Amino acid sequence: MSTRLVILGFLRGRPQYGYEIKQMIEHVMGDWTNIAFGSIYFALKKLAEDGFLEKVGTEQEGGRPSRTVYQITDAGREEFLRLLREVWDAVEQQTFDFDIGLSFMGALPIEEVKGYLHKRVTHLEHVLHYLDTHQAEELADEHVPNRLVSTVFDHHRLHLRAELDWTRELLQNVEQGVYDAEIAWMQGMFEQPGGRPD
Amino acid sequence: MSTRLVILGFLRGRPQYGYEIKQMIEHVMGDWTNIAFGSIYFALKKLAEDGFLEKVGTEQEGGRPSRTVYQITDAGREEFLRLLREVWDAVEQQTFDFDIGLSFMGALPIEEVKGYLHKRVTHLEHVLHYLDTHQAEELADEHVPNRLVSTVFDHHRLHLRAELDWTRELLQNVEQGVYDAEIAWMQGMFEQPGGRPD
DNA sequence: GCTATAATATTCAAAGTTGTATAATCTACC
DNA sequence: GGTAGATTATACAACTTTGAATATTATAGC
Repeated sequence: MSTRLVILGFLRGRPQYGYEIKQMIEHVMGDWTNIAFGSIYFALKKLAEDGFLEKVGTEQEGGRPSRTVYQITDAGREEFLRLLREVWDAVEQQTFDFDIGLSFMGALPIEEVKGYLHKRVTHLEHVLHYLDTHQAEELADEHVPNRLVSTVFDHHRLHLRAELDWTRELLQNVEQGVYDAEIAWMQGMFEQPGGRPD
Repeated sequence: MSTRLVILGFLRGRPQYGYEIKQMIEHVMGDWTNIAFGSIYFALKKLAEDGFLEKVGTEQEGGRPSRTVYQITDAGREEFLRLLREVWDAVEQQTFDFDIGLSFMGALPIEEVKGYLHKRVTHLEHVLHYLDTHQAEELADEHVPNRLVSTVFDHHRLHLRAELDWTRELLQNVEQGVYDAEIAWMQGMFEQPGGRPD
C-alpha cells in the first residue's frame, strides 16, 4: 500500500504524470524505498479507477512521448489521510528472509556458511560507513527537509547496527561449533529421503 | 522467493501436500515469516511446472477433501541449494514503511502524531516483553532446533530494541518541536493546491 | 442427537510487483 | 554531422501475493 500512499502524497501538491512521480521518489526517498517504477503506472490507473485521482489531460513536450497528467480528488485526499493514519497506527511486524536461510543452515558446508557470514559482516560495516559519509552529502540538498532525512538515516543506522551485532555473534557461535549438534539433527530429518524421526 | 525456498526445503525430507506444508510453516516459522497460504498452492504448481517438483498422486483420508502430494526432484534439490545460497550471499537492504509515513508527518495534527508515537513505544515494549516470556515456551518444544530458534529470537529482539530506541528519540524530538520548521515548510510545499517553491 | 465452531484441503479472482520492451529525443564527443 | 549512450515516457506480460469462497468432516457443548 505504500505505493498508493506516496503517489497520493505527492499529488496533493499539484497534478503530475508518472515519470515525474518516479523522479520525485528517486530524488527524495531513493535510498530507503523500493517502489519499482512499473508499480507507479499500475497504481495511477487503479487510483483513478477508484476515484481517488482523475486524468487532467495529456501533455507533450516537443516530440517526446506524451504524458498523462493526474490530479488528486477530494476522495483522494481523504484516502491519503486514511492510508497515512494506517501506517502511523500499525506497528509493522517485520520479517527477515535471512532467518529462513538460517534455519536451513545444515544444508550448506559449514565453511561456506562461515564465508557468507564474514562477507555479511564486512558488507554491513561498509554500509554503515557509507551511510555516515553519504548523509553529509544528502543533507547539503536544501530542497529536502534535513531533520527528517537525518531521522530516517538514524533509523537505518540503528537497524544496521543491530544486524551487524547479531551477525557477529552468529559468526562467533558458528565458529565455536554451537550449532553442530542441531545441524546433525536436521540433516537426519531432511537429507535422507524418507527419514522422519517422529 | 522465500516461499519457494521454504517449500523446497521442507520437501527435501519427504513428499508432502499443500496443507501439510502450510502447517509445517505455521508450526516451525509461524512467528517470523509471512507466507500467505494461497502462495503455497501457487508455488507448488509453479515449481512442478518448472520441473523442480512432481505430483506423486492424490490421497484422500475418509471423506475429506482429496490432497495432491508433491515430491522433490533432483533439479529441485539443486534449485533449493541455489536459492539458499542466494539468501546467504545477498545482504538484503531493508526498507521501512514507517519512514514514508514519517516523511508525510506534516499532514497530520501534531497531537495525533504524538499519540501514535506513544502507542508505538508502548507496543514495542510490550512485544519485547512478550518475546522473553514466549521464547521459553517455544523452546520447550523438542521437535524444533533450540539453538537456532534462540538465534532467530535474538535477531528479532535486537531489531525491536533498535526500533524502540529510535522511536523514543523520535517522540522526544517531536515533543521538543524539533520538526516544527520543517512541517511548516512541507505544508507550504504540498498542502496549498498549486504552490511549489522552486 | 442437534447445532455451532473449528479443522481439513484447495481453488480462484483480484490486486500488486517486476523488469523488459518500445520509441522518440537529447547530449557528448570525436 | 554522425553516432553511442543517456534521458524521457509508458505499456505490458509474467510472476507473485492475498484473502475470500467452497465443501466436507471432526469436535464440543447443551
